[in-house]
Amino acid sequence: MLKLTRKVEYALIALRHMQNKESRAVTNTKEIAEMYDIPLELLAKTLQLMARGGIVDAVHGPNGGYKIKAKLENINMIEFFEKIEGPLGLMDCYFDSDCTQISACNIRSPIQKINDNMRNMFENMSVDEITQ
Amino acid sequence: MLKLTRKVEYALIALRHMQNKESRAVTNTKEIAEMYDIPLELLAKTLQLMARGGIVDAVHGPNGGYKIKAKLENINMIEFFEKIEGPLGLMDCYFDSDCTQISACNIRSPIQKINDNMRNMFENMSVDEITQ
DNA sequence: TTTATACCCGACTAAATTAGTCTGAATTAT
DNA sequence: ATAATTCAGACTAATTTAGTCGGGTATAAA
Ligand code: FES
Ligand code: FES
Repeated sequence: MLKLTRKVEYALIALRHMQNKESRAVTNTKEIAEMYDIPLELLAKTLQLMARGGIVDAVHGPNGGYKIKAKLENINMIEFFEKIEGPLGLMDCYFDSDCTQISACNIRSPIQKINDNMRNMFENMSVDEITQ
Repeated sequence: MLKLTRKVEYALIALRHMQNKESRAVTNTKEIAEMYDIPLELLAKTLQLMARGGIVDAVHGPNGGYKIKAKLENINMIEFFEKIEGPLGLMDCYFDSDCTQISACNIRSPIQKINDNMRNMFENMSVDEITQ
């Protein structure tokens, strides 16, 4: 409960790794997978998600790889999490309206408040704070 | 990712329900299960966890049930979560030292910082804030 | 223009976690 | 005694997360 997924961890590791290189440099998946002992295919998927999300740029072909595209200080953690894992909420009822409990639930609004607090906390934190 | 479990939700629902009664009153599992449409056995287990954790008192026998024991304003959400679900952390490496990544991980300390932030947030929030 | 390298994508399987069930006991008011 | 209730733990089912596989596309360089 309340844990980050591996995909998120792998994404952060990859970003931090790339951030320590000069901005022109391109890093391929294999390099990161080996260095941090991450399953190659899974890391690949994670990098692809970041590419789709505009966080990194993909360079195809030999000597290809990825490089950081976005300004990491402008991406907050909620955006980041949601790009990788999809909608985020403490309870399903936050984004999925057909949670069974919903009709009888007596704690819905306090839970929403906590949820907002949590989102706020992560929104006020940039990816850069973690990777730099 | 970053979701509460049903057991936690059920526990909060039960507490809020009991809090709306006079302090002498005893509430049995069935009453709550029916009112909020919660699987009886699962709610039973949850209430047992709260009894073990000293949050509620159990009254055995016919007309038995539970009543709130602890001062809910003195129990913070981390204590509460951990009584019901066990140790809590954003990543396993927070409480379980043999996470494989740990040796190579380049984001360990920033992740710990976020984890502390999250714990702080929940520690500064009492159960009472949700159930009252 | 061929080849090898690297990204792309979705379907698939495996593992772990969470949710829920069942069975049988212990406690106690009536 | 009996019935109502909590207690305990093993069990199964469902869901989510983690990881794998196969077959593509793009492109640099020989
Ligand atoms: S239904 Fe969303 S908190 Fe209960
Ligand atoms: S090993 Fe704990 S954050 Fe990477």
